[in-house]
Amino acid sequence: MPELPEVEIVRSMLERMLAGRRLETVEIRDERLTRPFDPATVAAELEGQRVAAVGRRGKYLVVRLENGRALLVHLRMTGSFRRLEDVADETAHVRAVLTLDDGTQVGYRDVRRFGTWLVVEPEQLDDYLGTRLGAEPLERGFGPSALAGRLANRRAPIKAAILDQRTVAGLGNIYADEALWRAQVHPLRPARDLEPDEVRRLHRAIRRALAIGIARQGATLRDYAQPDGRRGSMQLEFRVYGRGGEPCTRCGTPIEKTRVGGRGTWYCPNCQRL
DNA sequence: CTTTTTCCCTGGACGC
DNA sequence: TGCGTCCAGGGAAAAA
Repeated sequence: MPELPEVEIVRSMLERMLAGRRLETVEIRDERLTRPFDPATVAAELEGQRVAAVGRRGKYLVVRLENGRALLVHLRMTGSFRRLEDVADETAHVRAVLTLDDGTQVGYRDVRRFGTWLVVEPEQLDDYLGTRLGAEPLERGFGPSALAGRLANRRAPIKAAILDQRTVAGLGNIYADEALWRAQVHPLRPARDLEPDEVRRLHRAIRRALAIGIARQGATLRDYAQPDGRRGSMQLEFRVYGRGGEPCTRCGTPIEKTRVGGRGTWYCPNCQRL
């Protein structure tokens, strides 16, 4: 399930494949991909355009075209890009295919079909992302006081609060659990009850967990892989996610599993007190 | 305004 | 072997 680190790895590889290239043909095979817009219209908007750069904002990929428009891709649960010649045996669930002017073909796969492709006008881009996303956690604008401000007066569990993309952009279920463990904050603590020192630890922990994820090329569980098919290794670094019953690496207490906001949630009952 | 719930979608795991 | 059930979960939308 791609979160900020996984999307960042995809971004860097997609940038290498697409930047400066012209999209010769764009074949959209699944009409759900561009909902609520017509796939043929979206394909026509992309075909013939040259890619200026590939950026990222939160978990969105921003494929910037030279004409100023941008293709916003959200991978949701199982979306992935693959250079087709690298993975000839993985052609199932290909929902779209880009053919570039250098002859390469880039496939977009998505088993569960939650992912979305949206073309936005230049003047729409900042508004679209700005209304949905808070600060970029690895940039300067995200400091401890910025996080504190977003948590003030919120009685929701801290885990639900940091999964809210307007609090901070890019955390998903895995990195939320990992960050809370690193900060030694219980996932069910009401957000507004965190002490200033806890907010500082959480701020640091969020950045640390995400940075390690990027350094490990993301986590590969079921579906995520890099565009060349290689797998990340962050799953080997998990402290709590998916480790129910295993000893905490800090204190040895068995990791427990619960549910927060409908999401599976792992934590150390000794290191993370309510 | 905030918070919670429902829905979308597929395949893998599991029980019988 | 096959069938039913549960689970994974990001975000939009509706409900509370």
